[in-house]
This record gives sequence, C-alpha cells and structure tokens, in this order.
Amino acid sequence: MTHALAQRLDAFARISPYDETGIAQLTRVARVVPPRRAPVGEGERPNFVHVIVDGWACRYKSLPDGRRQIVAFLLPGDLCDLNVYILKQMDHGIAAITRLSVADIAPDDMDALTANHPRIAQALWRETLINQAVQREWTVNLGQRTASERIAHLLVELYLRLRTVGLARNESCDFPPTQNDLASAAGLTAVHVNRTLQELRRDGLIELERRRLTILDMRRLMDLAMFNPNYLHLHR
Amino acid sequence: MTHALAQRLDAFARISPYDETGIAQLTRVARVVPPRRAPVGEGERPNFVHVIVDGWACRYKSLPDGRRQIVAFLLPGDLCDLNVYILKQMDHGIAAITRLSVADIAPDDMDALTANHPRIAQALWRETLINQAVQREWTVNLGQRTASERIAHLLVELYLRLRTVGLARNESCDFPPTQNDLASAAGLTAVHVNRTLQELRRDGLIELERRRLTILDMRRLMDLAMFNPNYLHLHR
DNA sequence: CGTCTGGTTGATACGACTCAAATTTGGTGG
DNA sequence: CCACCAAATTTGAGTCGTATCAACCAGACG
Repeated sequence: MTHALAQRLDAFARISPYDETGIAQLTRVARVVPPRRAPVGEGERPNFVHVIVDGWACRYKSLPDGRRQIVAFLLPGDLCDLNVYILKQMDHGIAAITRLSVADIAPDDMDALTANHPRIAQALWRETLINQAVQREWTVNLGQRTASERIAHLLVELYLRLRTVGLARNESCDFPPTQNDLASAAGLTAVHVNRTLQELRRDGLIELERRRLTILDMRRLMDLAMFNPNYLHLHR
Repeated sequence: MTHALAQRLDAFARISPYDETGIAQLTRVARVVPPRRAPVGEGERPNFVHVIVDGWACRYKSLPDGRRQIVAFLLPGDLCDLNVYILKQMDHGIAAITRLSVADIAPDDMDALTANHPRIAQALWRETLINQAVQREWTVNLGQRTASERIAHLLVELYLRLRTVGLARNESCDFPPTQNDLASAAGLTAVHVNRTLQELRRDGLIELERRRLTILDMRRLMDLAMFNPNYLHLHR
C-alpha cells in the first residue's frame, strides 16, 4: 500500500520510487490521536510538521462567543501545519474527527527531504497553492451558495479529494464527519444540515448513513452544487 | 516614498536598503489599468507575476448562474498571481476596483530577485502563508458572523492592511469599493450592505462617504466584529 | 440498563433577500 | 458652467431561507 502523502503529491508531479521511499521513511513512525482531541496544541509553536497518515481531522477557528467554523477538512496525506513552520504562531486549532494516526516530522528531516528531493519540494509548494485555492472556493461556497448547494459542493469536494489518495471509488467513500461537523463547515445549523441531507436523499442524489457516503447521481449533484473541479487542479 | 511592496514585506522580515533597491527596480515600470478591467486575463496562463503598485483590485470567482464572490481585495504591494507562477491555470478572475498601476515582472527577473535576496524570498513565502490565513478568516466571516459583524470585520481588516503599507493613519483611509463590491465580498446584497452601513454610522462607529472611511471608535468596532488581529501576523 | 451522542421532527421567529422606485453622486460633453 | 446620463446609494414593502427552541428517538457504550 503506497503512502497517502506520496499519492497526494504524485497526483500533481511525478514522484519517483526513490522519492516515495524518502516519504515513507519519515512517516513510518506514527502516533495515535483519539477522536475530538487535538493532534497539535492550539497556540503552541510546534517544532514538528504533522502529517495525517490515517483518519480525518479538521482545521477550525472559534469566535470569543463560542461560534466555531471549520475552515478545512484534513484527510490522509494532508499536512497540518506547513504554515507554522514559518509563521510565529498558530492562528487556529486542529481537531481529530476520527481516531487519527499522525506522523511528526522534525524540521531538520523536513529540510533534508526537500533538499534531497526537489520534486517533493515542488510538489509541496503546489500543495500549498492548491490549499489556498480550496480555501477560496470555500469562501464562494459560504458567500454565494444556498444550503443544499453548499452541502452538495462539500460532499463532491471531499469525495474527489479522497479519491486522489485512493480512499474512494465507485462514487462511494467512508464519511466520518457528523451532521454537526458538516454544519460548522457549511455555516449552517445542524438541524438545517439534517433537513438538507434529507432533501438530497429524497432527490436520489446521495446515500449517507453509518458514516458511509454514496453519490448516486454525480452529474446532478455536481450541477446542483455548480461544481467546477478546476480549483482542485487535479490534472497532472 | 518607499515602495508599497517593500513596506509590505518589511512588515514581517527586515528588508535591507539593498533588497529595497531590487524591488524598486522591478516595479519601476508600471502599466495603467482602467477601473473594472482585468489586469490579468482570466483563464490565461500568464507569463508575468503582477504586482499592484497603486490602486485597489479584487480577486473574484463567478458561478455559472452569474453570482459572483469577491474572495480577496488586492491592495498596493499585493501580488496578483504568485500562484499561477506554479499552477497551470488561473481558477479565478482579477478586476480593478480603481484605476490601477501594475508592474509586470518576468519570471526570470522574479527568480533572480529571490536568488539574490534570500530575505525577500522568505518574505514572499510568508506573504503567501498570511494570505492563506486571511482567506481562512474570510471563511469564518462568511460562515459565522452576522451582516453587521461581517462588514465591521471587513472594514477593520482593510484599514489595518492599508496601514501596514502606509496608506492609512488616524483611523482613516481612502476606501474605493462600492457598496456593491462590499456586498459581493461579504456574501450579502447591496441593499443590505447599505442598511448595515447606516447602522454602523448611526452607532457612531464609522464615517464612510465619498470613498473615504473613518473609523470613529476602533475599540467598539473591533468588539462588534470580534476582530482578533493575530491572523494578519503583523508582528515582526 | 442508564447515559450520551448523533440524528430527526415540529412550531415559530427573524435576518437577509427581492422587487421596485426614488434620490443622489460623479463624470462627460456641449 | 450647466445639462445630461449612468452609476451608486437610499428607502419601503413584502417574502423566504435558515435559525431557534424544544422534544423525541436510536444506537453505542460503559
């Protein structure tokens, strides 16, 4: 089984077996984080770069009055904090959605990796830019789309991202976030997410139960979401 | 008058006079773009990196049915498309809000600049990460805040960003975007932005007329917006 | 078996949108 | 300098999407 991070990077620039070995070595030792816990302490200035090896996490920001927005979902192969590698402090929190397995990479090892593997360095830089593009699309999602369009968009995005790391096929994938999680990612209430999901089910677009998502009609779901995959830059 | 881009970068990492000269040379020749026009063709694969020398622009994404979301405001010193430098295609558009003066930097010159000025290279990398943080905060803004909180947050952010490039002081700055622009940045209708601005004025928080913004009570405006400046990473 | 988390349902309230029109502002040309 | 026009702002009335509040239900787990 090839590593999720390698698959992720390979999706954009060819990663050689040699490169892949380099990645595999750094992510060999993984630590387990229980659900709802933070793999990275908030506000802390971390000394390691964290890679999600298995499981789902999210990046979130909270307002002083308790409101909470999930600003990104982190899937296997995602880096938690390339940013803090350079910036002084974490401006948001990270929480595990499922049980998580995380690899901690020391800055020195990271530097060595990018120095010895220029393709990886470039792929990481791309990764960063693509994350930015995803964040922009989320801005559009929250600013312009209605509840059902938003949820539809989120589901399609997550399905496609899972597929590029080999965690989805046949329009179907594990889908651990609760309706509460979806709500705080979509800027809706959990109640409304619930009704919206029912609507999508009723219209024969999706199946979603027991933490498993199946997209029954990809074409119509994408149309509803006005989903344009170009922002994911999935071509090689 | 020192250059906006230099000021911007200097806000995060000390830029030497030598570095500043390098920047000044690349941005000496500027091109003028009239309002509402695009300094960079949409969909095109640009051969140049564009820097806003003077004026305001915005980054936007449109949906097939015509809805349009401004995902970022570009102020003097901002780079339009460091991203496309690496990614294959532009996944969004750029439009001038005011008359714009733009410097086009050839990739080779860009490479030379970062090679000869490591501080600049690092500062540019930071810039990228901060833009990402800003985009995350916009996600929170659209997902969690009410209309008046959103507008308040937007105004404070823009004021602070202008201040770091020397374009604002005494809680006052030029403010060219129309209520329509604010609406499509805040995910609201222009009508509602109008009423929201009136509310902010009525409460003695701001003055805004003839394209000039004055923040009358910064403390209360920031409280209303639940504004936490840490995401701008303004410290050095 | 009781407890807890997540999902579901119903009734009601409200923030923001829509549509439509009036008014003001700013730019342009005579 | 004024007349004109288009763009931007303002106002009002009515509607709708989503939030709120409050139960209730199902399954997981200790």
